[in-house]
Amino acid sequence: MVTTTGQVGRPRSEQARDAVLHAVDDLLLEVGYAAMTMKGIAERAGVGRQTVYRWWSHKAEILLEASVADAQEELAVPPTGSALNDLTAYLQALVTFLTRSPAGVAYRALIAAAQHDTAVATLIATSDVLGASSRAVLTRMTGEGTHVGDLDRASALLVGPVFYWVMSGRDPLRLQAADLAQEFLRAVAVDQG
Amino acid sequence: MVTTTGQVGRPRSEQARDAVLHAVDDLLLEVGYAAMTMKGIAERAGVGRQTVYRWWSHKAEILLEASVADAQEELAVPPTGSALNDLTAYLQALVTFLTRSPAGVAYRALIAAAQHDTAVATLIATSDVLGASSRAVLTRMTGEGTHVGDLDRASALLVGPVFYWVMSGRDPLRLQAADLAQEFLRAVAVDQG
Amino acid sequence: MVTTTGQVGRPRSEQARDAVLHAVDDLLLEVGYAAMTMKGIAERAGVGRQTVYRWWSHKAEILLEASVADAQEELAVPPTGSALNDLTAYLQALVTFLTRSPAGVAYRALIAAAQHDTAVATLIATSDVLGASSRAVLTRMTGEGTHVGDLDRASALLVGPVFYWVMSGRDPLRLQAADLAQEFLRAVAVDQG
Amino acid sequence: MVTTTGQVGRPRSEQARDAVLHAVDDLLLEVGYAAMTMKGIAERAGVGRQTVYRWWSHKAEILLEASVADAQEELAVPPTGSALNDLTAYLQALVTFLTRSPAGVAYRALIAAAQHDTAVATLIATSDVLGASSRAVLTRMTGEGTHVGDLDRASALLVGPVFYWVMSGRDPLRLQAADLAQEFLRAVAVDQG
DNA sequence: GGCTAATCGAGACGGTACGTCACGTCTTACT
DNA sequence: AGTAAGACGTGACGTACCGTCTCGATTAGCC
Repeated sequence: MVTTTGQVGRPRSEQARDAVLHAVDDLLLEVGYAAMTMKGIAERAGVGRQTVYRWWSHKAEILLEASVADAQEELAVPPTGSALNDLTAYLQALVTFLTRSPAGVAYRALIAAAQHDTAVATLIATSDVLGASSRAVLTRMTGEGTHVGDLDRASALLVGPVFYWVMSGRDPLRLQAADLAQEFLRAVAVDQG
Repeated sequence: MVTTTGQVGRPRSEQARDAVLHAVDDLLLEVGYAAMTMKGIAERAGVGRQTVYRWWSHKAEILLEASVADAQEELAVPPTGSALNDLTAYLQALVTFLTRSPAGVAYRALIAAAQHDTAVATLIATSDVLGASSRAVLTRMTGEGTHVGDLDRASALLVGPVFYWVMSGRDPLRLQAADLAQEFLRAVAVDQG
Repeated sequence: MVTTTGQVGRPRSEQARDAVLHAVDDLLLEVGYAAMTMKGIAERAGVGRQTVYRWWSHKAEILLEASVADAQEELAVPPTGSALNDLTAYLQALVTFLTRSPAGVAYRALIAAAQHDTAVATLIATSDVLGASSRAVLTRMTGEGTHVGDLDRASALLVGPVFYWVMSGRDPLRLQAADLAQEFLRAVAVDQG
Repeated sequence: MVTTTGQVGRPRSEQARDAVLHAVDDLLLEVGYAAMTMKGIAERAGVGRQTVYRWWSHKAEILLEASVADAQEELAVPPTGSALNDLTAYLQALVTFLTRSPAGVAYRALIAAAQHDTAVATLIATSDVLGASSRAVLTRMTGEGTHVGDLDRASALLVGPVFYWVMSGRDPLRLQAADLAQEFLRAVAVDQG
């Protein structure tokens, strides 16, 4: 019997893929999202332009592939046993992610691009790192007895203030994670028995 | 006596200015922010390219000048006498502004551009429509006896959830302005005597 | 054994090259040298602007490439066996070339451009059609027994009067090739034994 | 009684006229003819642009007005009593004029512009400095007994070689004025009794 | 070991926007 | 009416990147 893999011709080069993802990571920090071009990515990666276009259609797509894993890791906070402490830790991680992390810079760039590009909007909806990470914390709280009502709305209530604060360019130092966590708990407190 | 007006040379054409601002308004809705070019604006306005560059350095700058007035008007809510009603009305206006209004589309485009353009970030900091309008509501509440603590943090707490919800492409229909207003009041309740 | 062709990337399009050269030929006659622009050439040729700049740096360079072959052909006169007849034929061809031929119009434009553009001056020095063609006639004369001394000075003596006459806008009809040829022979007669 | 000159309104400013002519002189040497612009001339002269356009239509026209006087002076050679010496002196002056003099640079620029601008061609025909100066020398020779036949053709025979030599960018040092003068006399010798 | 086929790099292709410059005209206030 | 100043609409400049295309070279599975 013949083992047919259906794969004919030269296989995709993993080396080229990695080179492109690393090039995007580097370029985002060096020149920023707007100045990052498909041409520049290909040249930086030492890769043909066609090769980039063959596997990704937008620079947003490459950026997403290059940063989601990092983002998820950075936004995962270990359980402390206390809802307030969990929330505070999460909000602190969120602030750090959005303002300091390369993956956070990528995330903000993608959110920005999504405002005038439906394709990007669809793309980031499929890997909603802020929503997923916040829901993870809230779900754990629920499991431990602290209920928050509708998960999506609670997620927005938790993430929104920080998100807005950072996106509108305010100084992140004035954000007080512990206070925000407490206010959040007060806001959703009535939703539970 | 010498009457020196200080006005030398041909004065700026108000007609050209208006034409550019209207062209930007139109183009934003027709082709979107990304596809809107300085060249396109000039041609649409029937104006020389240099004339555009003479008075504005970015398309963001034009867009801001073309939309702030509208934005401010749309986000001003009349006092109802009740804090809860005021907040609810404001949040409803905010949702409508961000999701339906042309000025809101412009605002989202500007926030997006600000993520990778320091010049735009500086620009929108000088005419912070969401911050100003929300602070107006909160200040009025304070005058009527409902205190909210630090105005900027309260503003972020109020605006943030809606802002995040809309910017990350979620369905605005699921947002419930009245519930959000109540949760907000509960969150900040302790800050006051 | 490795067969390295040294050819990397897509090869230059001969079609584009021809289109540009023809466009320049056409435009020179239609709008003249001064009104001929790089943009116009590209559009007329149905070619990208970058493609023109990739292979030529000035319109003069294109014009030269487009006209030298024609110029050389038009200024080559068949031997008649008589020095006087050869010179007369050459001078007649020269007048026709400078006043009637498209290649002559190109040549005059290039000489003009060379007056305020060192790059063009260097360029036309490398393909000096008037000098080369006149020296060809004079060399042939020398081979047939009529010596003219220094070839370059004799060339200037032969070509100069016609060149000056035409370039300063005088009526070419008053130029009498046969008389000029005779005067030339008289002028250089002593230089030989 | 009122002295009516027919002149109404502010008279033309001689100061502005001089400033423009000097600016053109300076700019020609500093940046060359091609890079010399009407805008640049006006700014250098400290004069309004409209003022320049009011009195001259081309930069060639200004250049002509600014340099003809100098050109005529530089090409006028004093009589020596000998035809050969007169011709030699004239040819030497001509070489110096065309290769070293600012007025000569202006003249070459104008001849160049005339090749693709009929207006300039007409203009320089009205003040033909090379023709006039050479005819002056030849006329004086005729008066002293050395006939040269048709004045215009003799002028071209005399001026042409030098003109061609310089315009085609050859090294002027190899031109030998005395030899050229002798060859010229030999060429035209038969035209006279 | 040759064949087929998809990928790789390189780089030219036709487009189009960039931001700047000069054009020649105009509209001010001043002389 | 002439002047300096300077904004106006127009359009070319040379550059950059777009996404596509055509090369030769490479690398796999299949016969």
